[in-house]
Amino acid sequence: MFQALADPSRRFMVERLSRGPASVSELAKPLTMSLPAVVQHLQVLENSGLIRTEKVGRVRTCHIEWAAMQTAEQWMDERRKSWERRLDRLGEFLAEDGNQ
Amino acid sequence: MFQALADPSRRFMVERLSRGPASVSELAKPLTMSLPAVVQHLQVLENSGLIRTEKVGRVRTCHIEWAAMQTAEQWMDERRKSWERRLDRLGEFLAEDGNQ
DNA sequence: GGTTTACTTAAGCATATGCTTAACCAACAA
DNA sequence: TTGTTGGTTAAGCATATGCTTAAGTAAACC
Repeated sequence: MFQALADPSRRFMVERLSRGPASVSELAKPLTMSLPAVVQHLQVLENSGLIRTEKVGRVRTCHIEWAAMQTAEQWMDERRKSWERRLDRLGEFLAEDGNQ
Repeated sequence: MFQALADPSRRFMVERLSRGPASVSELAKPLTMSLPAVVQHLQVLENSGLIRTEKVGRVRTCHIEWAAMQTAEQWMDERRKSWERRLDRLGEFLAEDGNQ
């Protein structure tokens, strides 16, 4: 998941998709790479669970899967919480008599 | 930055560091890899801005740099916001007369 | 039926990544 | 001063990643 977001082109696609669904070629248009390259990126994003795609006729439409995005946010949130707990304990310690 | 968080060992180190500072060998202990490998991971984390390290005597102490962590959180937050704006517009559209 | 359009599959390739081992150095400790 | 500890540097290597081109397939269009 972080792996999937590690690539700039893939983040660019996610940015585009966060403004609404898009087809493969729509996603490819602003990029300078070949279409197969775009599809490979989309596969990485799909395997990571960050997007979902659906083929109707001959066009494949992609949308963001927010559940996965939240997982990443959650991970960082937990790091922050455990950091804050630490600061709290430190504060309590410093507030105790004789620890100044 | 996402790149730096993409590796499980590096996330493990960040998890450890979110509970407080640690030396290189303290970080290495729970891992199965060699010490140079650990140092290489730390360099990636430091270059990404996610951690800061400081050498005193012969021990290097590492701590998390929260500003960088927030940058990643912010990015995801903005994606979510632009998604919510979209849903709002969609809601408004559906609420208009004749769009049902 | 023939052609364009929208992908898909497969193969190959250059560079990046995540390790390893083998030396090395510098701060303590005995 | 000799060893030990904590880390560093360098080189090499296997696999992963991010592309490419070339050749499909299959739905729409004329």
